[in-house]
Amino acid sequence: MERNDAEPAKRGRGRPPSVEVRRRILETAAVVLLENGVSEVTFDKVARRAGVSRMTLYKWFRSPGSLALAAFEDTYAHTLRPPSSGDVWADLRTHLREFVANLSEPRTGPMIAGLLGSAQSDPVLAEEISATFTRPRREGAVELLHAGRTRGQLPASIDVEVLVDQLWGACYARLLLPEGVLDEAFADALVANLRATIHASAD
Amino acid sequence: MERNDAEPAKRGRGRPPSVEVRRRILETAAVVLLENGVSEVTFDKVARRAGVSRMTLYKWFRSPGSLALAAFEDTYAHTLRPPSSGDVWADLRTHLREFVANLSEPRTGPMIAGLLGSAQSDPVLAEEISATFTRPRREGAVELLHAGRTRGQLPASIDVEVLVDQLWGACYARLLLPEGVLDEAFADALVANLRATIHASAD
DNA sequence: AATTTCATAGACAATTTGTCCACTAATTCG
DNA sequence: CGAATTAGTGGACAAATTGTCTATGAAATT
Repeated sequence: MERNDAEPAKRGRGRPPSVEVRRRILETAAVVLLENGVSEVTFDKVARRAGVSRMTLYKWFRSPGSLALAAFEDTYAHTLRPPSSGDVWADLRTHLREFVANLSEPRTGPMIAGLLGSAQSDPVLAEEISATFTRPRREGAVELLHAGRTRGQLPASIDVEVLVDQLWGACYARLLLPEGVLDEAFADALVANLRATIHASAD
Repeated sequence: MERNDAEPAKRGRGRPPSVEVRRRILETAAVVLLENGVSEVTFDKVARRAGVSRMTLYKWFRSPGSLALAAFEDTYAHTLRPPSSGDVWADLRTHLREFVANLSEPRTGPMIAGLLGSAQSDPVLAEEISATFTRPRREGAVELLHAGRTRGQLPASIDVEVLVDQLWGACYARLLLPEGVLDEAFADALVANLRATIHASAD
């Protein structure tokens, strides 16, 4: 998203970027994002409402989608909890519930859907979203399932990378497609289906 | 998508819509869709390239996305095969492979992804896509799984509506998110994971 | 022949994008 | 201190797209 990132202090010579300006930009973008959705987050509108020169936005953000993602991260992003615990089923329930709660929140859900939607016609935005949102979550999920398989709580022959899509990916599908609802019951049903198949022959 | 639909012959009084004009519009839109993606399918561009008045497009199509969907349907849409057969596993393999092949085709895959992307900021387009693409496929999938459960090939306690998202929805997730690849191996792995869990306790 | 609907051609304002330039402001280096 | 450097402003411009509006002609039905 933003062009510079790592060094907040080690700036060369010139005038340092104004934190104040940056804050106003991100705050305004976040408000527009919340009120009107991703498609309304334009350089023009944000610049006018933030009382900032449009050129500054062009300098720091690659595209309106990129700005929207930065504002989302800055204002609405949640921190990730570690996979932890020793029971896959408890972990799955906890993490899927939390994930679904995040995706189905009236504020953040449509934002994420909109961002992923814009990413379909913007490969760079897709990579940015992957780096800051989807990939970290996927890695946690893989870790969780892998640990469970190692503990023998999941069949050894299971493909963990695919199973992630069958759980978390299914949630994304419900978020992005108009079919079916995305709620806590769905999260529980995902886990229940997995358990149902595993215990089917044992019952 | 288009405003009228059902009655091709029973037109009231005035001059009938020109099939020729309609054909040129859809053909041109399909070409633009193929060459440049959904975001390039604009009323202006299609009208100019088709040699047709822009007003005509505004009359027949609600939005550029809607036009793109109509062109997609008209030119690239596949017909659905019935669920049939007596073996869930064979059916799953066949249908998921066919579905994945469709979604991962270099032409149709990005088109569908782009259309679903546009739908994130256009609820009416979302409903149109649902009616002509996602819902019919989902209904076939539910039917397939329901039949398998009735035959006792799937645990009775399984939630079929949720399992659809764990199979077909997982494919949509791989299509729409930048993580993971969507290929025939993935389709097979989805089925394999399901079988692995079912037979886990029996082995 | 009158009515109705389709199609065209042109015009217009409003947004947004992307780029350019000149100017001012703040900070560091020599 | 002064020069170089980077940040931010304000204005301007062309280009594309949308949405709407007019006027005009073309093709069908009653």
